This record gives sequence, C-alpha cells and structure tokens, in this order.
Amino acid sequence: MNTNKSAPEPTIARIALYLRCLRIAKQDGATTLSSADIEKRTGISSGQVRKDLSFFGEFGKPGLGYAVDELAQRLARIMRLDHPQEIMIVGAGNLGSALAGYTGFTESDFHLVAIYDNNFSKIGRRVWDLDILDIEQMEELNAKMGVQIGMIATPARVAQEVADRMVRSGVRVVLNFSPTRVVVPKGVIVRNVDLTQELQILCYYLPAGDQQEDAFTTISSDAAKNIEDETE
Amino acid sequence: MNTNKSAPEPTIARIALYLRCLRIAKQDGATTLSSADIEKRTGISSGQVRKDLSFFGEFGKPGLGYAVDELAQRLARIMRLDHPQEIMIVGAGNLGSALAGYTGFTESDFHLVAIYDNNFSKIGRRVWDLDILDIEQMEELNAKMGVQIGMIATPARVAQEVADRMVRSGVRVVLNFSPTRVVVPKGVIVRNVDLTQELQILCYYLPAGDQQEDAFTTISSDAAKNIEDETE
DNA sequence: CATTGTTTGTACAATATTTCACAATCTCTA
DNA sequence: TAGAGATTGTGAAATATTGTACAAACAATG
Repeated sequence: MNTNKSAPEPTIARIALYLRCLRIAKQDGATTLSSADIEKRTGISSGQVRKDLSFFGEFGKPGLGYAVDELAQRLARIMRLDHPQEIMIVGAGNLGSALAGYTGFTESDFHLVAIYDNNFSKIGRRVWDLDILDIEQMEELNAKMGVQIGMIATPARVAQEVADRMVRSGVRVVLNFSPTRVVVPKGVIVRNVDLTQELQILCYYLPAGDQQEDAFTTISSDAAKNIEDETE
Repeated sequence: MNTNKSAPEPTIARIALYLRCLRIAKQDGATTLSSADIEKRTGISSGQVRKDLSFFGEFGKPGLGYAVDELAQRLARIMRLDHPQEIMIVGAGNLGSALAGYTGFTESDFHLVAIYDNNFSKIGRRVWDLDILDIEQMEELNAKMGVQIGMIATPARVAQEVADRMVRSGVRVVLNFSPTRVVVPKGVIVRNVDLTQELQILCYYLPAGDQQEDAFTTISSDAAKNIEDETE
C-alpha cells in the first residue's frame, strides 16, 4: 500500500474505468477477475491495474485475482460513487438539454436535480422532467438543494460568471463544457470538456499529404439512394 | 528547434488552446503577444508555452514576443486547421443531435457533412440542415465524400461495429463519445470523450465527510418562486 | 498435504513531461 | 548608435508516470 502520497490523477481516471469494467463483468456473471482479465477488457496493462489499485489498499488474492463484487464496492466508496450524486446544469441550450437527457449519467447513479438558464423565454419551460430555473435564483435554491456538482453548458462569454455563481451557491466541483478557462477559488475543482479541442487534436494526427478540397460534398437521403442504386 | 522526436500529446492539446487564445487576442486588437501574455490568458506557464512552440520551430522575436497573426497561421497549418475539415456523426439520438447542432464546431471551421443512424424511424428525418442517412450506406457514400473524421454518438453496445464501419469507409480519426473502448487498426486514432467518467473523476475530489442524504430535493419553477418570495 | 501453477503487491528501472534558469537576441529610446 | 530592458529558445534538473520483474502468497489438484 502507499497511502502517503495521494493518487495521481491518471490513476483516478482509470479507477473510474475499472469500476465500469467490474460492473459489466458482474453482469457477465464473473465473480472474480485477475488484473490480466481487466487488461483484456479495458486495454490497460495488468501492471498498471495493480499499481493503480495499490494506491488505495490491497484488494486481491494472489493466485486468484480480485473479487468482482467486493472490489466494485470498495472502489465505489473510494470514488464517492457508493451513493447517488446530485448534479446541476447551467445552460438549457442545445448542449445543456442533451446533457440533461443523457441516460449515461442516470445509469451511473447521477441525479440531475436542477437546470438553470438566464433566458426568460426558456425559464419555466420543461426539459425532460425538469423545469428550467432562473439562474438568478441559484444561490437561494441551492441553499436548500445543496448540489455540489455543477456543469457549465453556456456560451464562453458567460462561463466565468456562471462559475462564480456556482461557487457562491456551494458547488465544489465543476465540469465546464464551454470553450474557455474558468478561474475558481482554491479548493474548488474544474474539469474542462472541450469538444472543439478534441477534434482539433485529432486533426493533428490526420495523415499528411492529402490536401482536402474546400468544396464540400453534402449528400441528402435522396442522393444517397441514387448512389446506392448506381452501385448495386 | 527539436524536430527529431515528435511532439508529446499534451503539447498538441495545448497548441490547440494557444490557437484559440491567439484568435481571441486578434479580435482584441493585439498584434503581438509574449509567452507571459499567453500565460495570463490561458493559465499555461510561459515556460511551457515556449517549450511547446519550440517543438515546431522558432516563432518569436526576443524582446518582442510572437506576432499574433503569423503564429496563428503557422500553428493552424501545423494542426491542419488552416482549411475546413469535414466530419461525420453516427448516432442521431440525444447526444448525436446536440453535437450536430453544436455551433462551436462550425465556428472552428469544422463542417458536418453527414449524420448516420441505424434506426429506420430516424433515417430520412432532418437534423438541423442534414438528412439522417442509413448507416448501411456509409461505405458507399463516404467513398464519394471522403470524410476522415468520425464521431461516435451511439450506445456502447454498437460502438465497436460503428468504428469498424467507419474505418472501412476511410475514416482515419475517431472521437468516441460512447462509454466503451473501441479497438481500431494501427494508424487509426481514437480519442474518447467519456462524460460519465469525467463526472466520476470529479466526485473523487469532492470534499469528504458530508454524507449526502439519499432523498432528493427537486424544486420546480413554482416552488422556486415561493422561495424567492420568502426570502425577499 | 506437498507440489505445481497463478497472481498479487511492490521495488526498481525506464520514460515522459514539466519546471527552471540563463545566455543570446532583439527592441526601444535618447 | 549605445545602453537598458524585455523576451526568446533551450539545455539541464526536477517531477511525474509507466513499465518490468520477481519474491511472497494463495489456489488447486491429486
């Protein structure tokens, strides 16, 4: 074990993956899983798996592996995922609404309890099963709700003030989908999910040499049918 | 300069951020920017900025800094972002539709040219300004379109076969939003955007000790109004 | 219950990435 | 055009992360 220094962030990210892997393995009927089995399922090397787990204790039995159920429970507790977590979203536009309806969150025991916007034409409207709330009321409302996890799905220009308001409202960790940096007080954590950046990174790894035409070729369903006809 | 070894991935990710920073700086009227200025805007240390840039050449003038316009152009070329890039999406559900309408892509000169689904009740319907295409036709259609960037916005259980089809269709880089690992041949690059994982990582950093109640407090607009009345 | 075969946990080695510091280079002003 | 001030590019040091290998611990089997 190595409880001295806190686990590196990449380890935490992988633990989340192990947890998912374990839950799937359980559904598959597996009761025990070796680090080599986890490698097969996740692509993360068995040595890495063992080292990651060793940051938090000794979970396995030599010669056998890890008890799926037990390890899942213990990892869930470490990650604070052993009970439902409440989240809020700010921004009820295109992306915010999609996030509000994302079933992946629900399946992983996240519970969306509020969605805010500043646009009067949106406030009061329903998104999935929630009313869109007035962002001006966040401080008051969250004094009762106590949500600690916030997601920013607004345009970049208002992201900072949204983050400020979240922090004032008691939010402790923020997932920022807006393409801008937000500054928060020490103790509050921000992670950025920058969709454009992800695409841009991929572009760099695009094979060189094939200069793309600037004329786009957009094909509609009907045209598609034609092509199919032509080729069959 | 250091053209021997290829730039590390974290450097590539930051270059994308510098590029965004430069474009904003240009709009602000800046013609020149020092690495210290970039630090102020991005939060990335000036030394890191200089080292990152040094992987690709010498762009700055001692005593002055970097010419905004020129650096932006050169970085754009390095990142293959100096001309529009075509993308496709598979999965026209909740998330896929939101991605299709995400203005951030368009603003950064990405051009969505096709969205596919396998659900007959969706195929042919319109999402934003595109018809939803039958995924069965991807190989044929993309033979003409030549899209090299694909985004997977499907349930996990079909992600692998979608990735396989993309690769057969000529896609070279993949942005995978489904919560599962997809395996692709050498030479094809996959990046994962795992929304649930991001939330789970944040949970780990949640302050300890405050065990949340499992009873949710969801507040509707009307209740919200009441609270406001009470407190004002 | 001894022996063979697995698998863990971890020390150590190897890479990868970031930070630091400073000589070299350029600007700017008088 | 000389001197003061600013900023770059980059080695070298410091951290951080990953890979490797193996002794110790346990299972399983006959």
